[in-house]
Amino acid sequence: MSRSSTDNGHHGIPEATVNRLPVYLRALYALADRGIATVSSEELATAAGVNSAKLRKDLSHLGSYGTRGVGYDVEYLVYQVSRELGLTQDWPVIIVGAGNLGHALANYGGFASRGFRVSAIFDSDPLTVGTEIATLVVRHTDEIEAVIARHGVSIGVIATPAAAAQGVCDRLLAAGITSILNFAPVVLSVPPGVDVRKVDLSIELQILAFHAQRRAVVRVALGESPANAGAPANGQAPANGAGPADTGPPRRRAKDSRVPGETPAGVAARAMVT
Amino acid sequence: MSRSSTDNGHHGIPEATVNRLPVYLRALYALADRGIATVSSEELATAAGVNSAKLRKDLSHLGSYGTRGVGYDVEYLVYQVSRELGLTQDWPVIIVGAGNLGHALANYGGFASRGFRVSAIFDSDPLTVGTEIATLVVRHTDEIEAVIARHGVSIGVIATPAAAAQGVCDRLLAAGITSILNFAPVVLSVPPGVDVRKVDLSIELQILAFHAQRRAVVRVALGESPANAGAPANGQAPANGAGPADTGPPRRRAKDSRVPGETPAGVAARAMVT
DNA sequence: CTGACTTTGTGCATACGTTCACAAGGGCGT
DNA sequence: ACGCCCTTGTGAACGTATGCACAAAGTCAG
Repeated sequence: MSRSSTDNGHHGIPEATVNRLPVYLRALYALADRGIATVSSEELATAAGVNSAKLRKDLSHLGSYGTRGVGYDVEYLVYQVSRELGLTQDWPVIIVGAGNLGHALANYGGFASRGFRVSAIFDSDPLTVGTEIATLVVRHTDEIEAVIARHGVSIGVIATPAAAAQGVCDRLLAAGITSILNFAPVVLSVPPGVDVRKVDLSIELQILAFHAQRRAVVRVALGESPANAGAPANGQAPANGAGPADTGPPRRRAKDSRVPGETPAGVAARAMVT
Repeated sequence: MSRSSTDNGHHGIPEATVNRLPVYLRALYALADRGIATVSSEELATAAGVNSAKLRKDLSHLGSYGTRGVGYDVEYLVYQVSRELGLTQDWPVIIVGAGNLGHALANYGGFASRGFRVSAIFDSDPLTVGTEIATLVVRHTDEIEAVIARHGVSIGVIATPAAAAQGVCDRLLAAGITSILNFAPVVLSVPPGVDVRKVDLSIELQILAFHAQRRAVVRVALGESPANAGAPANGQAPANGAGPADTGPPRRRAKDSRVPGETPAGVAARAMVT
């Protein structure tokens, strides 16, 4: 989702696999905590919420760990996955923005654990600077460069308002950071070779809304009761009747072209396709 | 990433496209705010951080909006994308867990805007229940079912500790919720037809760490100075010399099989492939 | 009205990801 | 030592996503 150039596509280990390794790792830790020493691909896959063939193929990219007829040694696999992810070393991280979100992030436990440590948290508001969050004193953003240099930080977390994000990003880059986790609702523009991942609440909600709406339309098309569970409902009933099937665009400039699935019938028909 | 069965793959509009629509929508709002009435696929693509061909193909799935030789009418496209995403209706949302994260979420502005409204926030801690967060009074989790039924909520946000998440999830499902946004670091198990999306800070960091490590290895392999920018650094220098290249697994059960890329030379070689 | 110019919408080729299904390989009982 | 049974690791088939490159379709000047 956030591949940025320079890092050409084939690292030897596919991007989709990398995205799942942390999930496997977490599942493995959970197994280890329960004292389980060996696990089959089937069990681990279930714990991680994926298909077992996929899990095996993913793990096969790391090497041939695992014993046929038996499964994988949990502890050994934890080590191998950790190593592949680069978690056998410490990654100092800084958080920029000490608002509600920055606060939550700094306090987040699973954060500090396994491999990551918050070196510092910054804010530009003089009233916030100096306050304490989870054993850390909030510093002024002017100190960002110094802290990055001193601690050798290479991962920065942006938890500022949208308007400040790009500016902060530029400063982080100038200070040598090449990995950014962005919580601000903006598309950061960065040079090639910089890795940006974004976490965006409202985008996730919108995607959920799309699927929820889709389900609702399907249900209506099938003639089920639109009453309770999962219906668009916003208090009582869908506002102006047909909900998402209404046409009325605010206005249109050009000679209006073909508009597929615009009528109620069209929507129902599309929905029927399943 | 979080496709759950029931919803077969082909909704008519590809999943990858759906995941990008919210980004386009945000870019469109930004353009509209700047008073721009018309935009070309090239400009919009740049603003959204994607390739223009991809953008055009994505939009073509919604219909033939856009005028050849001119571009897209911003306001009209906002409407169409919003409608497709189901944002022309209101989506009441509940947040479970009023800790640091729940707090941050409830206060998040971009949340309440465009289409979503936080109906209620819950917590199980008697000390937290009754406190006020952004005009909302924190309710006890016992009231979850009643609130869902009364407000017709179909989207739930889980911001509890990991241990509580599955339990909360089950209650939400029982109360009729079919869309869940999960911030807890666990894989929720849900029946088919339920849509779960997860937001996981530590997973994102681990993915960043992987790429950062990869870049570092490449740099070392190319004989560049491992000094400053982006190096694994954790204070001074990589701990035990070669950093990620060290072999030493804690132990191994079976007769150890082929272990590719395990030696420093192996790592360098793999890195050289680029 | 015509013709030059711009930008959309899409067919096609390619790359990537997923899933099936099975041979290869190892443990374990006898 | 042998053979059965279990689970891994992977070849091959399929499906999805991406990006190029261009024809179709519109605008606008003259």
